[in-house]
Amino acid sequence: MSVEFDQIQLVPGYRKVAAAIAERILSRELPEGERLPPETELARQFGVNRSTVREALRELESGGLLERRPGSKLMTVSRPRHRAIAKDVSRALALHDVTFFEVWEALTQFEPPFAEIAARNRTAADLESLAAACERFAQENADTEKAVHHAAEFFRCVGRATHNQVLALAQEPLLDLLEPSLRVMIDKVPQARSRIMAAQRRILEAMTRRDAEAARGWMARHIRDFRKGYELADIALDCRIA
Amino acid sequence: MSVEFDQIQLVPGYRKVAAAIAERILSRELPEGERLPPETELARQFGVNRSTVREALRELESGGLLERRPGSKLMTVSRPRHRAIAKDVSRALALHDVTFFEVWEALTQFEPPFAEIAARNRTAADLESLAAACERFAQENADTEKAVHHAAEFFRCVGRATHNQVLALAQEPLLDLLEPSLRVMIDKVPQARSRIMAAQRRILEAMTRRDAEAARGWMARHIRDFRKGYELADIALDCRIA
DNA sequence: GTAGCCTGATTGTCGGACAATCATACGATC
DNA sequence: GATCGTATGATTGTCCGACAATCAGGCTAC
Repeated sequence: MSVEFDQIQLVPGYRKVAAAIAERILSRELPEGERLPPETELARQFGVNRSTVREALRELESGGLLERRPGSKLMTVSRPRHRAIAKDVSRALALHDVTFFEVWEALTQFEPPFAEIAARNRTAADLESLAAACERFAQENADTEKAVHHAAEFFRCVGRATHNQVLALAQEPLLDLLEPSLRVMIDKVPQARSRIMAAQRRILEAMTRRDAEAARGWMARHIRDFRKGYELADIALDCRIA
Repeated sequence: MSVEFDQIQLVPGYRKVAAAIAERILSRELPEGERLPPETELARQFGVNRSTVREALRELESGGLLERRPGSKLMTVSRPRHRAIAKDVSRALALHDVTFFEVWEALTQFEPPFAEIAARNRTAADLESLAAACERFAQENADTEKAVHHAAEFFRCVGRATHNQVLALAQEPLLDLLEPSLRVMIDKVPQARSRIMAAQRRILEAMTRRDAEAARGWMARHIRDFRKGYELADIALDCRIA
């Protein structure tokens, strides 16, 4: 018979401190906006050195649970910003050698339903920001950098218009990856800009009429266009992004 | 005329050091598995104190870019693990007061297409792990905790079977939120367990036959069942999860 | 070949230190 | 009265030096 022991794991102090503070935040004992005590005070309470507290704070800070309000010294509890979280996700995907195809396939699956839901749930304000994004792409698309950014921004507006945080957040990393994907393609396909513009207008129009079916359909074509773009630009879909 | 100045921002040293190391990793100059120099050496190279380096390392560590191989002191470059990233995302969503409805709606949009793609791309190995997950749920569903975990695990297998990292990673945070959602419902609905079991079997069977259409359809019913569960358990869909 | 021991390297933690910045209150000036 | 300048204390960012615990590798004895 074999005697087995569980692996004993020594958790360093800075991690325990971070976990203790994180738990208080997650349980909402420390509400958003609450100011954290100064480092010396935290060190006293936890019975550790200030250096240890500081290492813990860096961990929480990079996780978005703490932030420093501009022009303030004390840390305040914060809800992780969607953009910051999305950056981590897209960074992780990039390091995992995600391919053009994977991103395109995900867009194919996500965006048409998003457009459908957005068409149903959009408010007047959403419509305005969509129209504004559409307009910006039409105006400033000469510069490659601005063009890809505005193209992604249009999707972001659609995501917000779904009024579903889960959907909006799930979309963000995709858009982070869409930008570099589009960057290498858009200038090689002369008609790309006008196709994007046309698609945005159609989608916007469908949203205005709250025509969910049409919004979905035009979005599906919009995404299919991207794939055609890669083929025209002669970019292999199975090579990794950036 | 108004003279305007750009906001001048003082970036603390630990953040600069973290950014410098992160850039090297992102550019793949430091490949995965590469061992980072010891802290004293890094301090010497950057011309800062070891404490400053340590704060930077904590930041990178919590972002998943660095990790310590078990039983080793030196940090090694690592690709952020999907699970770790997903934890951050679901934590963020929880803090943003995400509701049952939002999670359910996202599942409704994501899972049926995932099942369809998985049915097409699944390998024999995927099929095995799906069958195993199915079996585990059937065997160990008396304990609430195990039941919800195994239910989520089945979805995870479907996600992996798509062979698309973007889809698999996008699904993870959803499953983190599915668990607490299911936890409060499953014991209030007597038929929940048998319904889940039946759905899993149908989906598994469709995958075995590579019948994408059927896989999608059964998955759609599976998700619809969840909603019915909430209604039967008398849980308001617009209240936030845990 | 394995177990034990030694040595150097490295991390985790500590204590103390100081300049720069922020918050606040108090006067001085217009 | 409003604005400015200054003084004061609190807080962070950074540094230095220190030490125990742990890890890696080599050496020895059996």
